[in-house]
Amino acid sequence: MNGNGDAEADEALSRFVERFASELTEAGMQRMAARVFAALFASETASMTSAELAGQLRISPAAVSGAVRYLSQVNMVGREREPGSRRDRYVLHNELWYEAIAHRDEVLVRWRKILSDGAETLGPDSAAGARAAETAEFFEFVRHELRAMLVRWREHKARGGDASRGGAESGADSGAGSGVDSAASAPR
Amino acid sequence: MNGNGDAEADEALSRFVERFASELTEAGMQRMAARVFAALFASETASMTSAELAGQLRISPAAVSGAVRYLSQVNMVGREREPGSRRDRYVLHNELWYEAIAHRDEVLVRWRKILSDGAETLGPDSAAGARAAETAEFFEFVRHELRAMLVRWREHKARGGDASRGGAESGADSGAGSGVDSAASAPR
DNA sequence: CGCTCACTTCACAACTTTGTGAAGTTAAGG
DNA sequence: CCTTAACTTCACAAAGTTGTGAAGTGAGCG
Repeated sequence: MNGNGDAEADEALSRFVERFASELTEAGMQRMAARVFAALFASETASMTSAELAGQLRISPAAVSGAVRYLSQVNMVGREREPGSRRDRYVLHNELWYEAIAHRDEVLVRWRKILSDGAETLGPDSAAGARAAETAEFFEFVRHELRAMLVRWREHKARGGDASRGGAESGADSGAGSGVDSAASAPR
Repeated sequence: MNGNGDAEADEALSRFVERFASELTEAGMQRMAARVFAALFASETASMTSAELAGQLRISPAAVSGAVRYLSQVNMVGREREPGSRRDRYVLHNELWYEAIAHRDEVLVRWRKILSDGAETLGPDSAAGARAAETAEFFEFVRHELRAMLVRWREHKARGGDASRGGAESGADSGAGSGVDSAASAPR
């Protein structure tokens, strides 16, 4: 049924990886970091070695190194030494979305601070000052909402992600078995 | 109390503008767009003319034009003709945060699509496929949560922003007066 | 003990982005 | 209807970003 079936599959996988990476890039992520992330994401064990990444993405080891450094800094991947070898494996962080939201949290705190200071500078009885104060409040509101949202997502999942039929708007046609977390930390 | 009080005030305002803009830039927004946005935000009427922007930010009219074009595209500012003059005024959009979230909504829809397709490509019984499907579901979840959040913000505001004690998790300690909307669409 | 492989760092070149001056376009006002 | 003021577009120069090859570093294996 497939002599070049593998090749076709690789081709399709690559298209998905590049498409996903392209979106992430557009959203502000560095290009190489996005590509590495997408490749890891699409890999069976959510983990790859430097050589595998370089090979699949057709980039130099240096580029892999740079991308991984960034992804480590923002806590999206971890590094594991492959036992009995001198190779590292880069592994998608278990609590991926948790980390992402946590990072957003820090940003919101910074923004809130700046806006509060700005409100003070502009004065409480100027429209501009009021606007700044209000926006600061909005960011604080969002911050708490995001935290609450993560809790609800956990519940949603725990309550059975597969019973999700009739989900949000028109029924998600996914059918995921394992969670992002568990899948990401899946057997290697 | 102030002979050069105006100069000091301008200085302080400028610091706030540049600081805010810098954060927005770091978050992925074009630099000029961020600076123009911040300047509008910190202005008393949430609106300025091209000349005012160019003067305050020390940039060319061309740069203002480019920034405004971008901000219009993403629906953050509107353009109004100043009656009895041939000048335009650029005005912060009334429902600023609503627009921002709406934009995010579109992004989430795109991501969900890509991930659903990816899940199909990878196959439902591979860990990678399951991961993609699960993530697609997560994005859909977030999308609805964001919408719900906006509704709650409206309630929160309507209920009196100052009675906000006992917010989400540990109570927000803000205390703004007028709403972002109302302030942004304030009298000119 | 030293060799070798894997990763990292560095300097540089290619590419992209960004802001400007100048020419072009449109519309108000004489 | 022509002038002029305001905004926009265009080509280009400056600045910044990104990925590579090559040299450097250090840990495991013989």
